Amino acid sequence: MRTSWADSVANSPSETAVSNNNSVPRPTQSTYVPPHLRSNSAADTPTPAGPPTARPSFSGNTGGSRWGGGGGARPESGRQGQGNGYAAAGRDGGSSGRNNRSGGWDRREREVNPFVNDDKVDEVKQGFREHENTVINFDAYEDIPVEISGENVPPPVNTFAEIDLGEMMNQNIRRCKYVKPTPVQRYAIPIALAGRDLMACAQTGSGKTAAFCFPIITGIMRDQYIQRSRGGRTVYPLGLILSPTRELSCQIHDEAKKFSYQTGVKVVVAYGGASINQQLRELERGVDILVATPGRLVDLLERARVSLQAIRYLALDEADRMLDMGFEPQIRKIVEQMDMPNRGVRQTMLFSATFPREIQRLASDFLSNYIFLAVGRVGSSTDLIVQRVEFVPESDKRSHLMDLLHAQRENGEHGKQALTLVFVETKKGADSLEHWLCINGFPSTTIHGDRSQQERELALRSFKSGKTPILVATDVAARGLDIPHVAHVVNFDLPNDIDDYVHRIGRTGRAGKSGLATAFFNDSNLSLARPLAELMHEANQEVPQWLTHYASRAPYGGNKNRRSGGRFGGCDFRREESFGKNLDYYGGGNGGTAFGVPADYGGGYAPGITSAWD
DNA sequence: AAAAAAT
Repeated sequence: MRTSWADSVANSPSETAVSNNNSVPRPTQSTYVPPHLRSNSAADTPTPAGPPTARPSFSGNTGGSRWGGGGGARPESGRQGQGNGYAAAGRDGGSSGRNNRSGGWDRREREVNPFVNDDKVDEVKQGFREHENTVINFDAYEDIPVEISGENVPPPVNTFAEIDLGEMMNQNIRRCKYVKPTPVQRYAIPIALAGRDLMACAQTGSGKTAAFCFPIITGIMRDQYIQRSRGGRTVYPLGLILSPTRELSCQIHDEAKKFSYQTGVKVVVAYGGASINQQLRELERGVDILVATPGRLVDLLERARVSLQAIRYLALDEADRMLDMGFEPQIRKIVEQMDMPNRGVRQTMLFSATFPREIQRLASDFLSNYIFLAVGRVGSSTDLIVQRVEFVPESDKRSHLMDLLHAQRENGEHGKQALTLVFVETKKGADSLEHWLCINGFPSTTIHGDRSQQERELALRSFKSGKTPILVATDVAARGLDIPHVAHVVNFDLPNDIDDYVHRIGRTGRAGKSGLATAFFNDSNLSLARPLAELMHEANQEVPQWLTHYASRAPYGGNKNRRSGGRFGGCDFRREESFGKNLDYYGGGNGGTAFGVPADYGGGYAPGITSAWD
């Protein structure tokens, strides 16, 4: 094995030594000011509200307003329409409109420094032995395979400096301690900044959130200011980010707050299970980017408290989940049947680690002349996660888990065990396993959809902090959640779909650390035998002989379509279809697609510096 | 069949 930045990161004692000079709270302006006017002293003199250069159609059903040129290319002329009275647009009736940074501080609007808690996080980190689950991971990015298809693909960048994200964004990138863009960021950010639609497959934990947030925030800052409607209490966000779970929406919101700190771009989150009134109040204070789960958003749309007329940027995280059977109708309603601008008018970006072909076909309804990007990551389902499969009959699962946990506890220092995430199939199963673990001396908690949102968030905090180092979860926790220090993922019950397995094990092995994934396999998982054996084989994992045996006898199954699990989360179905039927799910043949373009990633992280993982 | 997502 070679060595890489991941080692220097994990082994560095200086991680907390990075200076954090943003502890001074800075007040922000009292009334809502369009982003491009903020941090711009020239905006001091409000000019009378001029006619907006473009307006949404208030008939509400054309949905095709062309904002500032439309098509896809975003206008660069960001300074027009300065001070045209946005602040008077209906909110904060009490305070007079002050469209600039120098006037009108108001405590209520003070922007909380989103970085202050990072110090605490670092303290927690010290509690975990950083090196414990780190194995050598050499030059992890030297040979990242990349597939790109589409017309006129913008070239990738090697540094954040090459892309002009603006000084405020650059500061935030430094505050996040990112030095270099991750592979998916290197490719996706230029594509997004060029205004192109994008379907991006990138491994779990590869920095997808920043990949779509940076261009949206930058775009909103530089876009021509367009006056939004004053229709009652309705708000008109410019960017919309949808995700399949409440916790993931929260996480994206937290990240986006950091990226947008002091840029003037306001990010608000809305999701179910929490007070809608509080969310409404947040929205009324102004929103540029709305992060939401589908159910709550539909509610807000039906109450006419949110309108999508002004949306220019739409991002779907975990896009394949968002378009599967459970979610598709809601997503279609939001994207196609409300007042969102049409594809081609807005810019649409879909991100996921997995992209089944069927879902790609559905997704193409939402996209216009899009670029398909698949960036493999050394890690996740490949090198960084050690995958084990054990044959465990249903009745032995609990005692088998207990054996694993005891062994793990003995290996730990000071009785402190690394975090273990246990996936089960059902909500009831989660509760009962958690209870059983607790009474057997393993402090555990559980997260699933039958728990209140308060309980869910408490469980997550308690797990992250190490207070209950075991979390029993349903698939609600399978996707996207970034929980540092998860050393072990146990598939107590295996999922029926190999893509779900990929997402679940992706909860470990994050940010360059290694991880262990153990699966309990038995006769009820036969349909998964074949895709699982193949996935493990492709990831250079040891495949037990009995599994190979099952795989050779089992029919195809465990996946909505056989190629989705492919090497790097999938190929562009547009290319695949041009090859005709291509059924070599196995054998790593790649169906003749253009994998293997070296990403030419320089590595070279300084000790104590992390990259822009998501 | 289950999970998630609005009240």
